[in-house]
Amino acid sequence: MLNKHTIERLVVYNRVLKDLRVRNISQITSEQLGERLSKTSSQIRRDLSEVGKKGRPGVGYFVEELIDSLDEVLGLKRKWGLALIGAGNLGRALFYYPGFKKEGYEFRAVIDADPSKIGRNWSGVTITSPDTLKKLVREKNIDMGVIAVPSEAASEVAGTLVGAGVKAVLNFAPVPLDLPEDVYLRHTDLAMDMENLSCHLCETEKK
Amino acid sequence: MLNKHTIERLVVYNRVLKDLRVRNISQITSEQLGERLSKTSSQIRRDLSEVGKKGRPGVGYFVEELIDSLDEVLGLKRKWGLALIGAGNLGRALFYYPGFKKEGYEFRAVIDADPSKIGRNWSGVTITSPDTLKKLVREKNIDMGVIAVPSEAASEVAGTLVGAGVKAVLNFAPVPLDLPEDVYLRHTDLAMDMENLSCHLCETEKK
DNA sequence: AAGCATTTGTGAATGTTTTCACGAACTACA
DNA sequence: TGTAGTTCGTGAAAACATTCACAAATGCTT
Ligand SMILES: NC(=O)c1ccc[n+]([C@@H]2O[C@H](COP(=O)([O-])OP(=O)(O)OC[C@H]3O[C@@H](n4cnc5c(N)ncnc54)[C@H](O)[C@@H]3O)[C@@H](O)[C@H]2O)c1
Ligand SMILES: NC(=O)c1ccc[n+]([C@@H]2O[C@H](COP(=O)([O-])OP(=O)(O)OC[C@H]3O[C@@H](n4cnc5c(N)ncnc54)[C@H](O)[C@@H]3O)[C@@H](O)[C@H]2O)c1
Repeated sequence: MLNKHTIERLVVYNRVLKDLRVRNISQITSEQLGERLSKTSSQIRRDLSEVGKKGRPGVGYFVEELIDSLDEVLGLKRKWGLALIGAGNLGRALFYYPGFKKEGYEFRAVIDADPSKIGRNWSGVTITSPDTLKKLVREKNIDMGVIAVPSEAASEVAGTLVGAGVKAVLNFAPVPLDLPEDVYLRHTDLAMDMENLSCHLCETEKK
Repeated sequence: MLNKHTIERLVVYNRVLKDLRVRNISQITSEQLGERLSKTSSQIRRDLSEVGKKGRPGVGYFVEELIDSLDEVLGLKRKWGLALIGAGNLGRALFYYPGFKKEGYEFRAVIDADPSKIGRNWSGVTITSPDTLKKLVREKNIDMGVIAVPSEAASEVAGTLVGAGVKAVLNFAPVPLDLPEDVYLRHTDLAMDMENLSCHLCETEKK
């Protein structure tokens, strides 16, 4: 069972490997990969030992094989249906980001409470009201919910998603959500990243 | 010296405390705070013991005092100058997000390479070309750089920021950056969050 | 003022993640 | 085939993070 930190590193390894593939490099050692990512080679070997594919002693890992295993483990071999809740600035950026579609993530529903937004069309997807969510989750095979509404609305929206049977939620609202434990929740808090930076700047200034 | 995990939790405690303040609740125990955030009370006590302010045995912590210490530690007592590099979809969402300004983060420069964007005005800030960055960093007192350009351009842009003397960088491009170690770098990778979700869904499906 | 009920702050214990270090597996070449 | 040179996979050690558990501090009641 992969833990959060391992998964995060695997995602990065996968990106680097895909870059190597484009450049026609077909093998790489843990040492070289570590060099490129400022990580120890043993960290990389241990992480990779958790995904199926094995490296070859004396040679390293085969780029193509490893990408294949990583795509499998990370769930990039199939398509996922996403519902976006909140068609605001952030929601629009997420929706129109081509990288998601490329990796198999499809926004199949866009929900907003603002009557002036309902009915608009975003590249073929019509924005609908929150009370259509439950039906859409069933009809459009929604696997994940992406919450991009203001904090005040986040809990309610999360509840609706869970009620509709969604088992994975990505939350951008800066408020902690309390969901049943069989729902996998990620919280991406952009303001937290800012505060992390300013906290460090403060600390280094003091010295 | 605060570590990354502690800082992330402090940010969340601070949010909850600010919510309590609005609701006129003036004290809270570690137990109650833990309850609300699904954390152990000892975790909270240990985290808070690292910021100056002390709690009072038998009573708990005073909301106002604690917010004050946390704002201090997290760098929310002063203003920070930000440069946004990349005025695309994500850049616009970040720029217009009122939460940042409220916490003291001011976008004072917006840079884009696209000639059709240069010269446009975003609430008083004129979008300028990359070669103005160095000058702007000096003139506008830029403390942090926010990278929201495509992956291909990210390394170069990061180099320019560092060259201009910026000591903190928030990177949204899905590519690892290799910066000098006195520059504090955070990498926010939205696709990584997606992959984390799909990875978990895959795993639970298998069982 | 004494006793009881809370709750903190923190050493010590426990749990988790990363790094070390080395035997085994593989390649290359004579 | 044998020997030298890589690099992997993984137990064991070290580093790091969380939780436990309890003495000490404080408030409240009588
Ligand atoms: N934009 C950023 O850079 C940024 C940064 C940090 C955090 N966030 C967080 O992300 C979330 C979205 O940010 P944004 O900038 O897109 O905000 P926004 O105001 O541009 O968009 C929010 C959208 O949600 C809709 N909405 C409100 N209540 C709703 C409900 N109950 N159901 C469905 N839709 C509803 C609104 O009509 C609006 O379209 C917020 O919680 C914000 O705090 C955003
Ligand atoms: N939008 C999302 O939801 C999302 C999700 C995950 C990752 N990202 C990443 O965030 C970054 C920005 O995404 P976006 O959706 O805003 O892309 P975008 O294409 O909308 O915007 C990118 C902007 O950067 C500008 N640019 C290009 N090269 C530049 C340079 N050298 N200097 C200055 N500006 C330059 C472009 O002109 C454009 O305006 C990308 O790296 C993307 O991979 C975005």
